[in-house]
Amino acid sequence: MTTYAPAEASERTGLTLDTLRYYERLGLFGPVRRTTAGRRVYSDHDVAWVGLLVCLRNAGLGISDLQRLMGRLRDSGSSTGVVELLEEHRSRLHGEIAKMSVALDVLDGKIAHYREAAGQSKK
Amino acid sequence: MTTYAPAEASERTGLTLDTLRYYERLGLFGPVRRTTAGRRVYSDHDVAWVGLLVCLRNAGLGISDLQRLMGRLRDSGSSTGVVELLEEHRSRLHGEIAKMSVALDVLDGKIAHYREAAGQSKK
DNA sequence: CTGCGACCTGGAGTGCGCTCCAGGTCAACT
DNA sequence: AGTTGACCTGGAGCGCACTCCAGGTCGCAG
Repeated sequence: MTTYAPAEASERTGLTLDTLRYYERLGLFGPVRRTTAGRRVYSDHDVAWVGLLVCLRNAGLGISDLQRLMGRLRDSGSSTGVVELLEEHRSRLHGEIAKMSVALDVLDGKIAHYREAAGQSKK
Repeated sequence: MTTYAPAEASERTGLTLDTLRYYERLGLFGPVRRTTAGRRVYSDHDVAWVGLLVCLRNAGLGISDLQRLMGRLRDSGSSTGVVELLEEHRSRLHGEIAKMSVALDVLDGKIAHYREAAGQSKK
């Protein structure tokens, strides 16, 4: 099993060392193995997991959402609640996209409007 | 020209009184007319304008983006820069949506994964 | 043995976008 | 005249998600 020093884990996940530690502190992943000297040794499992975290954050989930999710996954093999949680966020995500699309349309309208206005000298 | 008391403007825009005042302070719209006693009287032009602001915020534009936009619109009839600004954000918005779609796909994958896992007792 | 750089910790600081508050004014109702 | 209640101001406070920092430890190269 491949392992990574902090710097490399940072590079692979795209998160800073600080953020990596921050996420670990919050229990979003880990606990991460340590050397006898106390230095972190990330497994590729850790790195993959963080990849998922990043993805979910991109999807607009907040830290507390992720914590809840981790809670579900940790205690019990109750993967059951997890599916609902994810699906809930899936639909939320759809809503977000819809909202953005509306904004996009309005934006298009405004662009057309101002482009037209630019043709004439004044309003 | 219809006018609105603060409470009604709040209702129509969906923003709180505080947020309305906040946006005004930042110069995102206005200046709003006042009664002799100093109370705000919003015009329907104000309200419509705030509607656009809300929409742009939904689209993910930050306060500073909006300020820059207002700057362009205020000084000069240079509606020119405005179009570019909006188009830039339009493409940014597309990017966001794309990113979210990716997250959505990953989410779907995970849901499938956990749903399957729920079928068996353990990993 | 001395540097040096990567890493450690706990905690303070940052930027954003509001949100709340105290203390005051004003208009209308009873 | 008194009592609401909507509104005013300037400024403090908040929640989120980091981000930075001081002060210290470790391991290796020279």
